[in-house]
Amino acid sequence: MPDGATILHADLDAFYASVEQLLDPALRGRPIAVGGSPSGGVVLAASYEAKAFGVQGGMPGWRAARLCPDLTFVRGSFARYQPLADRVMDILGDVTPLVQRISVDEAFLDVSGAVHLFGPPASIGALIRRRVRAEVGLAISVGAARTKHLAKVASQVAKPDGLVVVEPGHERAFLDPLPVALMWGVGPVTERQLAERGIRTVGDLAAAPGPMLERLLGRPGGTLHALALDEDPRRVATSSRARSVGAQSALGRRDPTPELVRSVLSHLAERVAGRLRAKDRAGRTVTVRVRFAGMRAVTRSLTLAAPVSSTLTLTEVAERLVRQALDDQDGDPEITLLAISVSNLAAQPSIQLELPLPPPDPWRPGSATGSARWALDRSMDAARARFGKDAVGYLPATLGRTGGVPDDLRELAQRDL
DNA sequence: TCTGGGGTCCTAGGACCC
DNA sequence: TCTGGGGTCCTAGGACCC
Repeated sequence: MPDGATILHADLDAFYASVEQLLDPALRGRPIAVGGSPSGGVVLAASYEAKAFGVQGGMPGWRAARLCPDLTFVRGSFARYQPLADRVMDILGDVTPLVQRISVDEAFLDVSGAVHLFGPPASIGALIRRRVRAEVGLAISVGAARTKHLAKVASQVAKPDGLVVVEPGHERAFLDPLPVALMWGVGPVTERQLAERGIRTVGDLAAAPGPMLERLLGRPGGTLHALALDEDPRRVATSSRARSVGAQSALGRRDPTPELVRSVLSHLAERVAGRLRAKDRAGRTVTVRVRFAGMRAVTRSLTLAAPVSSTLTLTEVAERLVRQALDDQDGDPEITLLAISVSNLAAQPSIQLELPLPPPDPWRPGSATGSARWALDRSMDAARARFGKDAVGYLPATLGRTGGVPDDLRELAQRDL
């Protein structure tokens, strides 16, 4: 364990909303929401002026509008976000190569090797904040502590636009009064379960008996207890490879006709399989998710004998799983979302060995199989790379492109494979 | 008038193997 | 004829994070 507060967590404040205010001065100082509208959709990010009214990311637009009548809804300039965030990460990289980016707008740094160059962690945090403000124009909050968990909590406490250093020896005084919900891994459900047992602060959690927490929450309870006791062994590590790749599409309320299901799944499969092929990867387990009106959702999955990265094969497997999920329902419920995810990932050999599906197998007459599909996918990938994403596509996928979320936004949330 | 899209990890039961 | 114990994989569901 490092002996100084040499783990930093740097987190851009209300990132999407701050970028909009940076790009359009008329929005500065005003409550704004990126995404959503007073009639529907969800708010992706809220400015601090909007947060003061209780508006939060993930909230339905109509609720946000009710909480804050003066709220301005702006369409996101999604293509601008990634490059700006990348410039911030470059600034972090100037301090140390030990940067672990955990999302588009936040990262951990291990600065133990940088203190002799830049001074103590507090000075490094101040330097980062100054440079990001001057060179990118955005506010970034920084927490510094001996562990990752504490550094992350400190950056949340520092917001907005602040710096909090938890000096070694002062951890308990810092942690004990904080609400448990500030801890990494405590969401609404866990918060409620803990509250029912009178556990409201991190200090309460640290004082609680470990075995009771494990009975209540399983192994995560043990982990949580350790974090409350400030035992966090995790190191700053440059990011690992993705374990799954997926795509989803919200549909409104729709009747799940075979045509609709086929067309949406083609679109999703093309995105997922295309990303896999672009990285020479493939996966054996295909999982679909179907959400019904009322937010109830089911998943169905199948592990194949060989990994897939072919759009057509993925579409067919997904279609069969969705059919199965729909057949398991009573009546004919409307669906509101379809999703495909591929896991059990492996490197894809240069020649794809794709085994036929287990029976019963709905191969349609004349459909290409195995290496023919592989060649078809590769040539379509090449055409898209040259002429644009919509240049070519499988018929149902091209027909199925009805509005939806901009690709720029999808890419923001993606992990590198 | 229920609410996006991308992920991670954990649990529990059953199948199967040694 | 019934019986031990451990390990791995698969499937479905759920909590959580940004």
